[in-house]
Amino acid sequence: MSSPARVLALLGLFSEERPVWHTDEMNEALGYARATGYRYVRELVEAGFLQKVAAGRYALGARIIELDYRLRRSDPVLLAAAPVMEDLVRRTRLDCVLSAMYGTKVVDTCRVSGDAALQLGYGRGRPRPLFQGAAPRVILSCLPRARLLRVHAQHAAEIAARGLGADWGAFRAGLAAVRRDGFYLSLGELEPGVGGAAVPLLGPDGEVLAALTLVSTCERLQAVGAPRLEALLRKAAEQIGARLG
Amino acid sequence: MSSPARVLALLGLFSEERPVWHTDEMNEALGYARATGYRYVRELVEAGFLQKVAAGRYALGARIIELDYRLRRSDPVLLAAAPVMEDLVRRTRLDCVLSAMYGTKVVDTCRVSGDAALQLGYGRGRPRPLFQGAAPRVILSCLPRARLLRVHAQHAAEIAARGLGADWGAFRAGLAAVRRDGFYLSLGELEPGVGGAAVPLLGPDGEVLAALTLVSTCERLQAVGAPRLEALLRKAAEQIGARLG
DNA sequence: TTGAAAATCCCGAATAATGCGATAATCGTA
DNA sequence: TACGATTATCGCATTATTCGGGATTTTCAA
Repeated sequence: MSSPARVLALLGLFSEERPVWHTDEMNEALGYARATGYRYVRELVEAGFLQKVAAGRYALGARIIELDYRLRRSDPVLLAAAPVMEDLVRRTRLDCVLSAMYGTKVVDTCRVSGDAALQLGYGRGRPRPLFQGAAPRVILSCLPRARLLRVHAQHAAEIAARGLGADWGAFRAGLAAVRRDGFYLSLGELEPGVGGAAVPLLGPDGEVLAALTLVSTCERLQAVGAPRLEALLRKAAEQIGARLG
Repeated sequence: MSSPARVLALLGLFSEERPVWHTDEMNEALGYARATGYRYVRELVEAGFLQKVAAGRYALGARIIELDYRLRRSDPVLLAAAPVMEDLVRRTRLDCVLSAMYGTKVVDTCRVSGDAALQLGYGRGRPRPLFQGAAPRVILSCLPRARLLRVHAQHAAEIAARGLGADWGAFRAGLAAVRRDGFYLSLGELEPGVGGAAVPLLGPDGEVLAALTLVSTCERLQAVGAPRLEALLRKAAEQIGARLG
């Protein structure tokens, strides 16, 4: 393992449950010698990725907040989608989520909710399983075969376990159907009693940019009905597309 | 410059204006050899800090969004303040900002606004000058002398230029007054026509945790009046303190 | 101010990064 | 689908840097 990777590995220690680490704890957790660990931590502090919060204790630093700000400000899809999502939430009283694929992960990029307290728990950046829920499904359905093949090769076991297809053929066929529909409604797939309805956002060349999802209890989604959900989402996707062009 | 620092320096290239970089452009910008630059980029991609967006083109990656999520979820001040800020905005129709000091920087940690479109431009992570505006002022005013001395030593020129005091004595005296008041109203200090009223949020030992600010046009702030702004903010700060304990 | 803890320094040994050219993989395109 | 150009990796000798143990200095909290 190279030195930069060892330095970056330190950041992986900081979690929601354990946001503050002592230098010695880090060294022990990763098996670094004392002087080495101190050097690494200093590099990260100098770069702003860590900050000292007490004697010998460190937490994630402001650089991360800044970089996320840049990411938000330079994401054209997010900029185009935000007002449309606002409008959609105002009219439906459902939560609306924008999700994008980063590398090999699907991440919520923006969540607009009636309830701000919810934003803290479910907002931007919440980790998402790749093979559960409506958003990842519609995104996967729009991926080029080559890319999808790589995904399948890498996650065959999980795909089968999640019921997305026992082999490549079944996986591909299932997603092809979703792609044809351009819409997917999931009920209770991620949490019991909670569902999502999603459509893909497509770029000028037909490549998938993100997924737009309406989220609520299964009950409320069923009350609205799949046809209306689809119509609402399609209309919004169209508006976002127009704002992007 | 050490190798990890050289790797991390790559992240500094990505800005709002230039969110996508070509490998060769990065190498040229930082003076790295070709193979070296490729190695660095690969390390960052493997760690999720960069993602490939097209052949040879890279942008900031999902890891940053995830880390910011962890930061948000593990920030007790933010968690305690969010609902109180919501309430404050609903009742005043002003924007409310939470700002914290990270290392040697003041960063907006949360912004609640009536207008969601505004959130994108002024939200969490927006860079803040350390010596302008109400929030940094009240935070500085509560810093321990030792810390403040270091800040002054490091930024004496900028402090003088911003009119916070020509020397250490003046700087200290000015902030002492703010500290006594526990409140600061700034009008047009950052942008013409825009102002902010701020109070500090203090921890159990009297240490400053953050600043809570109400932001709007000078006009609207003056219409509300300093005494009422102060009362509103004090009450909110008290509520947040209670939720923290 | 004092004592304990944290962070840096020192320096030889040894590992690991660098860079060049060549090769292999990949992507966009016809 | 196959081609051509670009992107990315590889192999390897050189060289610079990191590593680690302990001593030292600085910082922090009482």
